[in-house]
Amino acid sequence: MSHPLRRSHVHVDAAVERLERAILSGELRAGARLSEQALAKMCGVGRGPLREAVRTLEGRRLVERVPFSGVRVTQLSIDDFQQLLVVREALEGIASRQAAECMTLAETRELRQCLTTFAKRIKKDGIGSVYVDGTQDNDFHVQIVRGSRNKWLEQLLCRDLYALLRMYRYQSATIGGRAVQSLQEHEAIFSAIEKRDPDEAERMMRLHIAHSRDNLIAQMKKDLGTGKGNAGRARTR
Amino acid sequence: MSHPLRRSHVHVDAAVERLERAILSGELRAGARLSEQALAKMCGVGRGPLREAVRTLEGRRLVERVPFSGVRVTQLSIDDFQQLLVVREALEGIASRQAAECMTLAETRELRQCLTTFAKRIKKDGIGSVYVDGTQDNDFHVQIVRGSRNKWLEQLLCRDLYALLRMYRYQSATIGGRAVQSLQEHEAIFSAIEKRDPDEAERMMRLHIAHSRDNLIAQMKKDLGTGKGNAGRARTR
DNA sequence: AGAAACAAGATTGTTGACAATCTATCCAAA
DNA sequence: TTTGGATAGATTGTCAACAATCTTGTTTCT
Repeated sequence: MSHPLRRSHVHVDAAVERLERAILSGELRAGARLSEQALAKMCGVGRGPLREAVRTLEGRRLVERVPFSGVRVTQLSIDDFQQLLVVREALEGIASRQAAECMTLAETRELRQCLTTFAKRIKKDGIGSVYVDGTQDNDFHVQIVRGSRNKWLEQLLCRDLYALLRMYRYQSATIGGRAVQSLQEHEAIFSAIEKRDPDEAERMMRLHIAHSRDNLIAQMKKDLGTGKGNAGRARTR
Repeated sequence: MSHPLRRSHVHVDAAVERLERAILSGELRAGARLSEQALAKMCGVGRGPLREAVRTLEGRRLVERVPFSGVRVTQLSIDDFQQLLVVREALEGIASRQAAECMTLAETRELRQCLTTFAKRIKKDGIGSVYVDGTQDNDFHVQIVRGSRNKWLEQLLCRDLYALLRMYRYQSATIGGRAVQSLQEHEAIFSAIEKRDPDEAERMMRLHIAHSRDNLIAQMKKDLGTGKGNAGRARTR
């Protein structure tokens, strides 16, 4: 009973959470240069804990540090983003394989439930509304990752990689025709996991992510031309 | 000309390097509980920079932090180790695939050179001597990872994952019959990359790592029985 | 006018001291 | 003898001040 009730007694953890939210929500824009004092004030902590929080976020690649100059929110180029999705394909592919081997029956049932509520929302509210926040999509993928029973995979994906991807608010590109195709691909993945077929589970997941990636990159390159790109372009100085 | 000559003007970076060396060399044993003051003295820095260094290493999973209790060097169970090698299979597999697509001719030539000097050393000094330090083996894998032209893969593998694996001084298990087989597998990987065959490059790399993994785990489980296990077993309290 | 050098201001890097928390030892009571 | 609590010591978490470094605006020389 060391920690009475409060979530984090520790200022550093509070600062990490606060900063992460600020970055992912866009409150701190990508590429923005950050002053320690301002951030400390924003988080309500001193500069010491704040610096530790920044080191933590640096490890998750959410910010970059330049000695004697300051920290800035990581700004991903389209190329960075594509390479990141390649890593995601590999990791979620193996996660899906492991999930097909390790998931319990209860977990597969929950996964199926995730799919059906998914399909229901499409039929009820139309196609566009499903992916607006991406939570449903995330749930499906997260459940599979957890089913892999691999703590490294879970941390790498859920904590590090997903956060980085969210910096681009990439759901937008999934709206439209991809939603239906995406659902079908999800069903194929689930089917393979339910059948306990690791090879197919991995293949289907990789196919799904590769499709999604190609779609996203194409969309982003188009957006870039029309100036619709929303990866906050901030002045560097 | 901001930084005259010295490597890292910054105490934190120096402390990170010093601590990482200490952990990987075994100077700080796995599971050992660490006092900030002692570490600060050891690195020749104050407690402030040291704490930031510890946060950095925590991000790389080399140490674990328990609030108000201290930090301890990460102690990997055999299960952790196996799961880590599953992640490695996925990441190096995709790296090998990308390398087959992206490597320049100069790089493939260098890779071949790495293989030939490899084979020479086996013929000259016998089988056992090749893998004693594992540098040759590392070179081969590192060159492929760099050839993937993917900065996330490179950082994840070369900076984070390899360091974690080295905590177990796992080379020992590669001595003996595996050395020859390992060389043959390397040649198969190289051949696929040279042929610019991504599918086969990935398949061969994954096969290689899976073989190596099964061999290592078997060896470790055997060592555990005979008390030869060398993952420093330190008292927790 | 343009470029280089200098100085003032602001920001980062570091240190030491202070407060909050945990751990281990000792003592008393059942 | 064992169990429980209380106290002292050590350790972690935090803060505020100081030194080192960078940035910016001004000045001066060509």
